[in-house]
Amino acid sequence: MLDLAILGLLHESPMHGYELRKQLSTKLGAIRAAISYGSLYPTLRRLQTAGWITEAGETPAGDADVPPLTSRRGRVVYKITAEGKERFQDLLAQVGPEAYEDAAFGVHFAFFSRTDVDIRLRILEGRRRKVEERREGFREVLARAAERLDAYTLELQRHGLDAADREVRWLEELIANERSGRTPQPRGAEGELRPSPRTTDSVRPLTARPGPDDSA
Amino acid sequence: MLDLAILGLLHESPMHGYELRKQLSTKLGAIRAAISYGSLYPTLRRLQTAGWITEAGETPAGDADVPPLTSRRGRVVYKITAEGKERFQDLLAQVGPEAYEDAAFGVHFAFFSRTDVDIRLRILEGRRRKVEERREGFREVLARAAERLDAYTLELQRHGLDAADREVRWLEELIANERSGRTPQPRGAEGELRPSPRTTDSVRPLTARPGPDDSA
DNA sequence: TACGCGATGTATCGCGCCGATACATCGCTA
DNA sequence: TAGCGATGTATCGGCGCGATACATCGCGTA
Repeated sequence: MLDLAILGLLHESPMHGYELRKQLSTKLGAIRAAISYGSLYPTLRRLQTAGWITEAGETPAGDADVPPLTSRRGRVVYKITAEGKERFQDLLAQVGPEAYEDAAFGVHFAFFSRTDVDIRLRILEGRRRKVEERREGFREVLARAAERLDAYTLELQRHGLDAADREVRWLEELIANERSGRTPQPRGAEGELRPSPRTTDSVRPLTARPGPDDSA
Repeated sequence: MLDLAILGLLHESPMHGYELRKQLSTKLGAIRAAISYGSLYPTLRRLQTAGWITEAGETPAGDADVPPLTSRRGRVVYKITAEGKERFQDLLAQVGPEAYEDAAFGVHFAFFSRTDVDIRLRILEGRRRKVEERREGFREVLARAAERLDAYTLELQRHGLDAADREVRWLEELIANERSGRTPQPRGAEGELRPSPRTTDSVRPLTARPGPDDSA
């Protein structure tokens, strides 16, 4: 699950571990807490051993300046390989039941702009089904076993029911959007992204490069 | 974290592992998925070694509505000890930062009927603060970095913001209830679950959520 | 009668991931 | 010139999950 997230981020641009963690935190902040280094570094090593990523030397040969980060210290910059990109696409398209789990669903969702629309729909529908089941579970408990639970446990069930209900509605909205061919909030052009990595930069794809960055 | 949950359930009545898991699933269903046996049994052994629980021989206590599960097989019924009850109270009152985490907060909340009101307030407020920070994180990302994130990531942030916002309001309601003294009567360890006559039941315990039934 | 089958029930194994911890350097400011 | 917080890499112990393996019981049915 981290594999997918890391490959996805490195697919956008090479990065070192610390930066990876920060980006991961904001990108997946709605889904999971900040990823621990105790997970990150072993995972990076695993990905490297498998050949999905490689270490890229600091200060690349190109004109890539990396202005505010110049410190030729022991920073290890990782870079996705061709096999890594393949692996990423494989993982993206793997729609097993585990892709409907809270965390895994969020990771998949976060990379939806790189996913085909039919896969997106499959995942959204699977997730909806799962949350619906969850919701029915709460309904049943509240209807059937209410009198043998204390007030706080009941309140917890109510809150869970409410959250599940809202998520189902959210998912239904997203599904309807997908079916009608719209992406959630298309601010820019309606450019469709194909999973081919070659020509993506022409259509203002994902992280639009903001240029040399003004200060915060 | 499982320790607290298991001790809490065994505090209510002795149980064997399978039953424990089922009860845990409904009681904490809003918080975490069903607990795995790969966690449950080792934890039970650990609790037993520590002396918090003991094995009790299979003997139906004769409580009226125990479902027909009588099979004189190798079922191991666990029972909380006096030290276990102490330990349970200790864990309940331990309000560290980890008690504000999603899962841990839910477990604490699920046993609020056994917790003192000041502890309850401390936990609710700590949790609120944490979720507020989370919420502000989303706000900042949406305000500051919106243009460099793709539509799906943005949608994830919005959903997260919405969920956090709702939870904050939920917590505020709960806190207000606690402060006004409208706390539900904690029911005993076993047996009676009558609505206590002396508290103001007319207001419906926590967040008044009128169900399909009438009010008595 | 025998068969299968799903629910009940206990238990282990590998491993992903977390939290704590330990270092080291950089840039700022008191 | 010393302290301090951010940046940065890395390991360790342990919790909890998912998969898996058994064994028994009740039940429908071939």
